[in-house]
Amino acid sequence: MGVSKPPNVNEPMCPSRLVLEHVTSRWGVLVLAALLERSYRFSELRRTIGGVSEKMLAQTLQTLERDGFVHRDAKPVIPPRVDYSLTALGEEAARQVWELARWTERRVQAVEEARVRYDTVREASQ
Amino acid sequence: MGVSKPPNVNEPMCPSRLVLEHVTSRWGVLVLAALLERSYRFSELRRTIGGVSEKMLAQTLQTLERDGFVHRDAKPVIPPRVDYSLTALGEEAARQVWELARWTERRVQAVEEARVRYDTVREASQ
DNA sequence: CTGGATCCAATACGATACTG
DNA sequence: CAGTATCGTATTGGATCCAG
Repeated sequence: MGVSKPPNVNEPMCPSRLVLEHVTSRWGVLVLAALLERSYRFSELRRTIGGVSEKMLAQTLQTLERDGFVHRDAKPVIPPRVDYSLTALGEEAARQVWELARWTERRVQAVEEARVRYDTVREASQ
Repeated sequence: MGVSKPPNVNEPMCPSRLVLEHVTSRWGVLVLAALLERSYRFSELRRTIGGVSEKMLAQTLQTLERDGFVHRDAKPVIPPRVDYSLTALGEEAARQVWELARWTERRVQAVEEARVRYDTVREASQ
């Protein structure tokens, strides 16, 4: 197999595992993928992603901002306007998760077929 | 930017979002990355990953097996011996998450520096 | 050894109401 | 508009015990 050593994320709570969990988190993936296309305002991003609550979006954005993936640009105007965009680091991460998201879309049918096989086999034997 | 359209995982509960959540789940990522290196037995995998409970490992493996990513080979011997390995589909997924894991490791220091900056700025202003 | 079953704690999440 | 605060629920995850 053409791979070298597996990453040593395999220690209980090493820092990189934490980072990995942030970028692969339920909403983290979707935020990064969306921001790869362009920058978004808060509500705009919320509508684009769909199904995310204000609370979780805010929380996700804060985590990603703290990790240095997302840049938050709050303009001092009324009504408030805040733009979110990717940093250089964030763009690297986003490209990875975006590839993963694309791959998932391409293969989702194969997965569904696998599930049918799995379920029918199990169902038959009980 | 060199990207086309973002994946339409951006609908509340589309099937591909589900699949994405499985492969990016906390333990899913680590299981796939580990199995990319070679096949593992249950306890062996548990030790290798570290910090995962029996319950969660079993659950993760079942999900990945149902999705067609993992092949489960239960040998009818006593004591029981079960080997887990990747299917072709699983290997594709594993390569993606493995790249992500590697990237995370390479960049973990940049993230930690970003966090320090974020925290010191916030701390100074309150 | 491989897991299923059960119980319990932590926390992820969503809905709503509220503020600058 | 862009969040924060609070609450209640749902899900996740771990520990333990048990069976084949």
